[in-house]
Amino acid sequence: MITKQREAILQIIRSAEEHYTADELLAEVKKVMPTISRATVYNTLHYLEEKREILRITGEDGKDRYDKSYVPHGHLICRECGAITDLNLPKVANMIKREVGSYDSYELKVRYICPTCREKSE
Amino acid sequence: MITKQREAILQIIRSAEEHYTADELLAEVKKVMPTISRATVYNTLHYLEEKREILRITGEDGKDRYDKSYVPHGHLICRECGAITDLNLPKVANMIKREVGSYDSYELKVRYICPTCREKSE
DNA sequence: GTTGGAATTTAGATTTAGTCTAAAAACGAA
DNA sequence: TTCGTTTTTAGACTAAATCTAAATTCCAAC
Repeated sequence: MITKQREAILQIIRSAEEHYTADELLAEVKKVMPTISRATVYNTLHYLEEKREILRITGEDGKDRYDKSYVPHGHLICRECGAITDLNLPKVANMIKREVGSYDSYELKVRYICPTCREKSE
Repeated sequence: MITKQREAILQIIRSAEEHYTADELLAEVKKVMPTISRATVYNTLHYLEEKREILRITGEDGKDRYDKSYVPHGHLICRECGAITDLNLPKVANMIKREVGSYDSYELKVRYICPTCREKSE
């Protein structure tokens, strides 16, 4: 069921460039809808994940983050500054399918040093 | 520094087929060393991870699990029971290298339903 | 538009994986 | 043996996520 709470949360995720945590989302949506509850945010995130509207990324730091696109894709994470950028390796999906059969989604995180930080250290 | 607590924990991880959580490791090591503290287990896991003796896998269910091998490889994670099994896709390393250049390590997690849980739901 | 049952939201309590603390113990070099 | 460093221990603490139960919203049938 589409409620205005769910709509507001999805809208924020869709229009964000960052990968928000549940807490950050709560803060964002409260700007528009001050009485919204933490439970509603979590409930909505589970609902949207179930509907394959968004993608959950289990964080290194214990906090989950959410991605506007359900389509699984990789993430490059800079070990120096922590910046996250998308990484598309379309063949990975086929490789997994061939090996495993059916699956829900995958998550690929690559730890590296981003170009900016690499320059700095030279 | 090698202490008997650290030795015992590493030994359990090395000889295990499963991917233990910190709590499971605590229970295991207590069989041999009943007074060992939870803090020592966590302290040791961080120490061993830092030394690249073991690999931490950030779990879908909020619990981290630990792998006897630090060499990056994929993991199949059951979204039902949280069980983790290894998944080797040797080409992934080359694909990342071709796309990104040099990198530190990667983590590939595939969310699915394991055969055991699939049977149960039928 | 009113009614009634189902789904959703809310505020706050609860759970729990993991961290922190401070005192005690173990270690190792001199 | 002594002294300083590292590690261990028990238990308190933190915080992300979940649970609860009452209030609200929604919508279809009348």
